[in-house]
Order: sequence, then structure tokens, then C-alpha cells
Amino acid sequence: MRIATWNINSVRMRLGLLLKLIEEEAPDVVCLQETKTVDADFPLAPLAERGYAHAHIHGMKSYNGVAILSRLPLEATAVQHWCDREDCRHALAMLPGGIELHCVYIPAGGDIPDPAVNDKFAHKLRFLDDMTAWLAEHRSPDRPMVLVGDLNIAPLEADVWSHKELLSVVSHTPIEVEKLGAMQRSAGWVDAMRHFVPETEKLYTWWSYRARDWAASDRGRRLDHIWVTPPLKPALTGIKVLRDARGWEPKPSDHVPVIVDLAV
DNA sequence: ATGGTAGGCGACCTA
Repeated sequence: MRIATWNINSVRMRLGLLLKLIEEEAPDVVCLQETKTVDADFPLAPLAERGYAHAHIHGMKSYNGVAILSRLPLEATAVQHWCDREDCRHALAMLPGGIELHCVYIPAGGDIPDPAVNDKFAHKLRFLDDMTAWLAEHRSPDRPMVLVGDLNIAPLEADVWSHKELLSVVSHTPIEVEKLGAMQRSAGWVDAMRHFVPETEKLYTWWSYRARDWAASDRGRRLDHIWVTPPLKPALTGIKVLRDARGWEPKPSDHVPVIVDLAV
């Protein structure tokens, strides 16, 4: 089973690139974040025509939005809300084989890494706390689960272009890294990307739009993640970060797709 | 220390 995750930064603007991803990589399931559209305007038909007949979409006007698109049947589709907001950041579904799939978009958190003066950062920290508490309750030792998405945190030193320079930059601050670590421990999540790529090796999934030349400066961060619970660890067969997608024409997302293969 | 770009939408927000 092949699962892809991508912060697409508007599914309507980048439908063509989504079709390219599907054609070239043939994932069974695609999880999207930042779809930025209400469900009525989601381009379901061109996906259904290509075999992605099962969709669990959860969007809103202008902001956020997550989607699970699948060639395999989806059951028990649901959404979760955190911080008493209904902002379309977490969708889940049961895949064949009883695998529970979570598609997540954690708040970016604004610019100032101080929850006392930046409400967006306070929201991000509380979102992590709320979701961690829920996962700790929700887990069961033998339940196979996959969690993917834009978690907006780069936890390891090799997940950013400069650990030292990003210590006070939202996405790599110690408090966020600690809270993401607590979330990872909440259900014994295995970091599938680092299962295959050594922790000391640079690995990025996002490059800013603001760089003159993203590839030359290569100031990236690993903000997108794929986690699996221990029952699925033996089934991990590979991951793929589509770095080239950062240059896809005509207009790339600032995030690239990440793919995991599971022998299930 | 600062500003750089992108998408959505509606006269500015979030990333």
C-alpha cells in the first residue's frame, strides 16, 4: 500500500500537479493539507475519473482544509476538532486491513515564538497538547495507525538548514520540538522518514517561496511527516521525498509530497 | 535588521 501526503497550498490552483503526482507515483491514498476550498468546490470528478473514487474531504473557505483521496474504500470517516475551533485540520478514515489513517495540518504558529504575545503560537502549542491528550486515550497497543501531514515542526537538527539560526524561529523552537516529541510518545509513533534516512542526514520537505533560488540556497525544513504505530513498523518498505516537486511547473507548492510504502 | 513570495478574497488575512 502506497500513501502520499502533500501540503498542496490550494487544490484548485494545483489540480494539474495533483494529477501529475497521481500519474507518476500511483499512490493508493493521497492525503492533502491546505486545500483552501469548501467541499462543494473540491475537484472530485477528475480524481474519480482516475480511480480515486473514495474521498473524505473536510474544507472551509480560504484557509486550511484536509482531504483523503483513495483508490481503496474508506470506512468510518471522521473529523477531529481542537482548541474549540472548527478549522478543518484533522480528518481520519479506516483503510482496508483495519489501518486507521490520520491526515493532519497543525497550525503554523505565526512569527513570534512567545505564546504570551502571539495568539497563533499559543494556538499551536495548545493544539499539540489537546491532540496529544486525545491520542494517549485513543491509542491501543495493537491498533495499526498511520499519521501523516504538515505538522509545521522540524524536530531534529538535520531537519533544518541551520539548527543554530532556527532555534528561535517558529517551527524549530525547543518548546515546539518538546511538544511534538510528547505527541510522538503518546502512541509510540515511529517516524517513518527517519526509519529510512539517518537522523544526521539533512532532509527537507519545505522551502520558502521567498528565496530567490530555493534550490541554490537550499534553506529547507522538514515540516511534513509520516508516522506509524508499532504494529506497522515491520511493514515499512520505503519512503520517498519528491524534492523535484518544489520546481514543478507552472506553479509549485512550497511543500513537496512525501510517500510511504507499506507491505500490507 | 529586514524583506523577500504565494493564494484567496474582497479592500488584508495566513502562510
